[in-house]
Amino acid sequence: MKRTEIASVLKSGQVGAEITVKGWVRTRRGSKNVNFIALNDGSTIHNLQVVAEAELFGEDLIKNINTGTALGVTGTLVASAGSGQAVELNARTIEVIGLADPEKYPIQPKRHTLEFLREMAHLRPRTATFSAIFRIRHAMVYAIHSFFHERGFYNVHTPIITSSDAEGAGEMFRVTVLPAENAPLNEEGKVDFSQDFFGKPANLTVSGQLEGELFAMALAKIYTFGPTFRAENSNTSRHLAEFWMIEPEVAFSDLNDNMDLAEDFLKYLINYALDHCMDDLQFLSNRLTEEEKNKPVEQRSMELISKLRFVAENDFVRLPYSQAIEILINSKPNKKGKFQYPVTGYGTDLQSEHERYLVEQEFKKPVILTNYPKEIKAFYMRLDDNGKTVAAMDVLFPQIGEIIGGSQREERIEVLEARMDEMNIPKHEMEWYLDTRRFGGCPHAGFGLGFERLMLFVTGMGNIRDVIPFARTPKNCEF
RNA sequence: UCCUUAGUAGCUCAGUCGGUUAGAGCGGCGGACUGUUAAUCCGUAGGUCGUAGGUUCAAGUCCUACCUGAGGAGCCA
Repeated sequence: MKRTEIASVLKSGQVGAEITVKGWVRTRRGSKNVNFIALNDGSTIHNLQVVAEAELFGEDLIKNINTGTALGVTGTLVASAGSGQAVELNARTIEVIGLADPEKYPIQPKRHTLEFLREMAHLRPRTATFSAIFRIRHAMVYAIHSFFHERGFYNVHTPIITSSDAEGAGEMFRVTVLPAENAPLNEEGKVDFSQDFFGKPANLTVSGQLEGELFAMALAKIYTFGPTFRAENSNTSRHLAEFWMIEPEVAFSDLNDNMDLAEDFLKYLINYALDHCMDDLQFLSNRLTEEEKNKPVEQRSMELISKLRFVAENDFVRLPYSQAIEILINSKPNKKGKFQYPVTGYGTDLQSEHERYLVEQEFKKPVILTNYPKEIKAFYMRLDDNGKTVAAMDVLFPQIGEIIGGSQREERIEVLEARMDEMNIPKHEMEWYLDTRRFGGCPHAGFGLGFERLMLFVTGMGNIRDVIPFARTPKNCEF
């Protein structure tokens, strides 16, 4: 008989129907006469309770049904005789499809720490928490493409291997076929990359933005969504060496349009999760509440679903850097010397503690900081008329910090070249980029959204390593 | 990379001031139980105390280095 997914059994299963389900055992309990098996097939967070009367099944079969076992069950769907579930499956035949030795299978029907499960990244999707996270992850991927498609954007696959080392977005991973030992040397005694695969040094991309801009100058509205690699030695709960980034780029668009797009985008994604992932969100919310039960009330975070609704329903604060500095200078923690890095005046680079103060204390909602001093931002950001600031924007979220970084781009070639000279960006390697300004250049803007940071926010998880299937971080490249 | 902190049974942890044979709960295994919800009850096995040195009559406990995890910082998405 064809397998019915548990999600559809629980949603629209007819009592009295004969069905077959296949899935993995979460727990089994029982007495001499009857066994109860919680079966999950990944289609939903919820399990289907299978009832196995002892007289129908031999002890040898029952003994093989342990946590983790893959099982096929055929039987009759009935109204549950116990409380806790509306329906259950009265088993007529049970097929053990794959054994899971209970002495060796590491996932137990009890709470495990996230750190332990992280070491078991190959098995952790079988837990309720991680299956919920990865169902939501899928929904978010789908929603991202929907959002842009509905608005007439085109998806562009920008290259993963690049030879451009001028992007300045971080340390890069070198891509080479040269031997690690005794690599060929040139006359200067340095590695001779002319003998390498591409005839010059190549790296994994740290951003698709520059290539994205090229396509925005033709298709007008584009977005990239691809893997991104940074070889920074970052050991934090919000950094990965390999992560996924969404980078829209829009022609004939300025900083305000860019902020509107970013805000609409984030709210669309959050609403999509609320509309399509409620069961999983509810589970994660309960889990979080349970986990924070022992914390003092004032340290607990806002309930997950309320938090998502709150962000989706309220306007983000838009604040120029100069005004942020004013607020911070006059803030209580600054006056009382509570900041580790006191805010003294214009030009100070904002530290995490300052961003968190603005988002979590002052405004208590997402904040878009704009118009930073040019000294602390990238060369391609458009210089404001004051000559001091650039048309940059950072979207800051509670707990996560920077979730989006973007800007209106410098379209005036003289200004752009002057900025590149100031910042020692080698122009001769960037002629293709400068061509966009030479031929039919126009005002344009875009941003980068860290996909896993979005996932942190939507799922309420605290560590970015738990919202990507297999995390790559310094000293960790398992699986 | 820096600061803080942790590493004891499969998992989560306790282990006092350095002192005899290393402790619990959960999980596993054996048994009991007329429908359970992380079932319950009885019994039982399970340990290179992160690694390497050092101090000491004696080290899970003190010291040093290293490894790994976590929290924070920097870098950023």
